[in-house]
Amino acid sequence: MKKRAKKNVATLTDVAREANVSTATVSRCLNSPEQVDPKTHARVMIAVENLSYAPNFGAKIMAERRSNTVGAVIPTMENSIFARGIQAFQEELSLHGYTLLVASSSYQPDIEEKQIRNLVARGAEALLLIGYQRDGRIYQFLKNRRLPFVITWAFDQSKDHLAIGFDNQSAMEALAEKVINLGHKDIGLIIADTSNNDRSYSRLLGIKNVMKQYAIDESHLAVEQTTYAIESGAAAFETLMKRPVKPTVVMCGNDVLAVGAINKAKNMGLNIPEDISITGFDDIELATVIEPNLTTVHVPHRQMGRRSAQTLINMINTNQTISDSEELSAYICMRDTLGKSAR
Amino acid sequence: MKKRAKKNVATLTDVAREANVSTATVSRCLNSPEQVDPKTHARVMIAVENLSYAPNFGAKIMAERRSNTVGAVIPTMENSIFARGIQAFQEELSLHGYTLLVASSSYQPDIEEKQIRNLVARGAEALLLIGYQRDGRIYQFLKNRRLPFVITWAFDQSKDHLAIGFDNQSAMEALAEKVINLGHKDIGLIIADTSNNDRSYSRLLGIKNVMKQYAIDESHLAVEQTTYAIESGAAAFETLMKRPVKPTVVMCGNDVLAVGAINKAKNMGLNIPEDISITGFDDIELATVIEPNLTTVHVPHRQMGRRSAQTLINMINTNQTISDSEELSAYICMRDTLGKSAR
DNA sequence: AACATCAATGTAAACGCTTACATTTTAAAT
DNA sequence: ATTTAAAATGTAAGCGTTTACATTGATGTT
Repeated sequence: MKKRAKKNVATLTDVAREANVSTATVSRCLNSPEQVDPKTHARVMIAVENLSYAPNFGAKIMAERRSNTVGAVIPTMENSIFARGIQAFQEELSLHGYTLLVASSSYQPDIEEKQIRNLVARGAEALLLIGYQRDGRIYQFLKNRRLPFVITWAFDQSKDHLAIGFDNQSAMEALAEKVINLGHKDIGLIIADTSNNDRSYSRLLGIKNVMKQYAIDESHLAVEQTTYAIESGAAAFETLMKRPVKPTVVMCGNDVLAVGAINKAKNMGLNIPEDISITGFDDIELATVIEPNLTTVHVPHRQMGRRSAQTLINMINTNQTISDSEELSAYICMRDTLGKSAR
Repeated sequence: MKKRAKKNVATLTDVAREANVSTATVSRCLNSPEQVDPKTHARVMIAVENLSYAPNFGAKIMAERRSNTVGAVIPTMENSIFARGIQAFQEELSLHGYTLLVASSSYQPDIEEKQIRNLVARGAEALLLIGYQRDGRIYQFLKNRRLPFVITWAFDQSKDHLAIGFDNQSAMEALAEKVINLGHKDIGLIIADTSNNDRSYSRLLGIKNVMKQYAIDESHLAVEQTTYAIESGAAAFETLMKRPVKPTVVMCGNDVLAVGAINKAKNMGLNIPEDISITGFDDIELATVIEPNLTTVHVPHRQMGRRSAQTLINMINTNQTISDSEELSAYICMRDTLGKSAR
């Protein structure tokens, strides 16, 4: 099976022979047609068509020393959390002649590392990454290769990597403040594992911070860590409601979890927000489909995607590996799932 | 800018020099470590680490004459219609050591063609495509290159391309029959442009077919063609309800459109399904999030993905370009949006 | 008619890897 | 100590492009 199989696929050389020109001419026909005589061009294109020729990207990248490709590693493609942002990212890229290669890490650091290396190996000239948290080895790797990259979906003054995103902590603080001002003291929180997800961690921190500020003891915060799926949100909600002191509000680390929580709440016969308030984070499509409409934090999806693309392209063109970070703003979407505390 | 920039990135040769071995040995360390002395291996790996070396995939693919890569072109990544299927596809692929490259066509035939050629150029050894409908030129191209591919999300006995999917027409027929048996005669249909989307077209055909069977004149069917977005569904629903003879049921070409229709219906103060019935297609996450839960056609997402992957891998291994098609079954999910005709 | 200019094309090296084949080193058997 | 087999490593060709540079041929200028 592994012997040199001599795949019978047409190469540039075959096309050249068929059209009776040199490989250089064929290459020019494909890449800079204005340099070649229209008659020759026509002849070559016919040969291309006849032989079902398709250029070999590997060879092309190697010869050109550039791939016009940018990579992105996102935690998941299953739900639409990152969909809009990535969409914007890729629209902006293709506006500038770049192709996007997307890979997903399933929220696992080791897979993320593998995917990053994979994209680099495939010739990505720049990278879009989600959040700050990853092994120093990876940053070192990127730095050594002088590979431009931007971190998004997060923004932290104190970190010194280039980031174009929003401050998860202060966004969550704003929401928590609103929550507490509505009289809530016993807060449930459903959130992703905070140990290898800095966005989650920051959001958790935001809540704790505001509670301290308002002198509410940490014991009033009940945290459920779980995976990002509707059913997980539902299960976690149920667990929270079994506590001796039931929370009057359940804040969720993202909208997917919140939808699960809402489903379960309705299922349990609870009225939202009269009996229990629920909040989300991200403001994805689901937020306005679920009934009642989810109060959540709107995140600048498209803007992050667009600005990241522009910045990366600029870095590629100027052969720079640094650029200015940008803080974009998230804001609260008051809808129908957050109300006064029932107690 | 375009001159030979001499990117200062470490190559195999650099690693070889640093570790004081030949390039062949380095290559073996990376690809078949069991062939090399552990001490040498260790030394080489240190050099790799020190130089932040990453193999150049282009060169690798070219030298190996294979990429271990499979491609997929799907109409959209924005909503989650294809997410679960692709997820399953990629899980199965990576189980066998293959990497998935995904591209999206935005439902545009010319972009799809470009993406197909792009994936082939990038070394895809096989392709997953959605639906039958595409220019004969593309099929010819794939055939000439002896490139294994499978069509999914559709299944049509009469077509002779390898397909692993379900029969859109008969699935819709089953649903239409149910609808008509509930007394509905005036049917509204919101569906994607049927001119370059054979799944839509088949679904439309299914409805027409059943109507004929039940001797309901075509004039009782009001069709709105639109794009796949929640808001489009809402707008189309509104248009349908402005007709002189209002439909008693609005069938939708997919769940996304149905969600839009439901939103608008509620918005107009209509009760579902008492005042108006609504149906979807696909059974994606949204279907059970929306209130009331959407009656829809369940499509074998994961199964299509998994079986397609297995089949393609088998074709690659046996160097075949043909294989047996497989019809998987779709079934109706009766939930809460379909009821008796109001008239 | 001779020459300069320019457009069109060709020649061949380089890109970074894998691997068939050749060579050297090591270990085992006598 | 010698021979033999096996393991480890090295050498170099080849994968399919692009492009600097060289060549050719046409056109215009004197």
